[in-house]
Amino acid sequence: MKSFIKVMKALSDPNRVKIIKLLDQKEMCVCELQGALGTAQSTVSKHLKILEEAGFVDYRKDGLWVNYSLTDGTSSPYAASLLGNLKHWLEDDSEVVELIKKVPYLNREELCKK
Amino acid sequence: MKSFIKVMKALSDPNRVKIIKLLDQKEMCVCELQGALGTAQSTVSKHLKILEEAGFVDYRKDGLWVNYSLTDGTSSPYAASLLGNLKHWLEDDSEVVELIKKVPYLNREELCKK
DNA sequence: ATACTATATCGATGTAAGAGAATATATAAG
DNA sequence: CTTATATATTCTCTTACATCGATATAGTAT
Repeated sequence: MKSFIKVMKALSDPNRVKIIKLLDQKEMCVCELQGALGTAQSTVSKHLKILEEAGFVDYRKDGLWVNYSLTDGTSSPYAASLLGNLKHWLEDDSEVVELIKKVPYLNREELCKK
Repeated sequence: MKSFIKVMKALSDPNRVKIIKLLDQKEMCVCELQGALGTAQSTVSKHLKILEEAGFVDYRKDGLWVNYSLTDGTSSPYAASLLGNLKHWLEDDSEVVELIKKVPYLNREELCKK
């Protein structure tokens, strides 16, 4: 029950759902996600941790960057099933559509320079 | 997005998940659910409202009683899909197993007499 | 009408969750 | 070793939520 609730809670926040929809496009680092969502860096980092612990995302370190991507589904069957659904769910959601439009213009080098 | 979040939030509470697993056994009134869960009546009532607004349950009035049951899936596609998953999800969860054992012994007339 | 009962709603309280700012950590480069 | 940068963690604040007790509502029966 606990792990199930963790998965559902992870999907109960719009920003986390958006992160999943973004990562469904391509793997991304924290500042790319930050740029797309327009929230504080610490906020993104915390959301990613919650998504990771629920089994939705994995990360791969590459120097200073940490690249996040969707899991293949081996960690949590609940998360895996929902990731499958999210491939088509919210496809026409206006917020999601606008967000995905931004993806091609996200420039890691530019975004990370503060 | 809003309706999706509402569905996920509805499933983010253990008592609400338990209510769904109970109603999957048979339709039940508020005091039967109260007896099974061991919480206050107002708590059950509020959970049921949240589940209803998310599209998981329907109710049917019968005199003083209000019988709640799972929806057929016409209200929310998200809820419908998750109800499908919940038919087998948590089947072996200890809390759920214990809860369902109680179902045959829930007596509406007895439970509602305060 | 009054009395009774099942459920819904309201009010208060404690706890959890999301946000940003500031700080800590880790890696890279000079 | 110092500096710079990407990310993680901590802190504080505010809002949202779960719970219970009390009250309100609706239907039944007398």
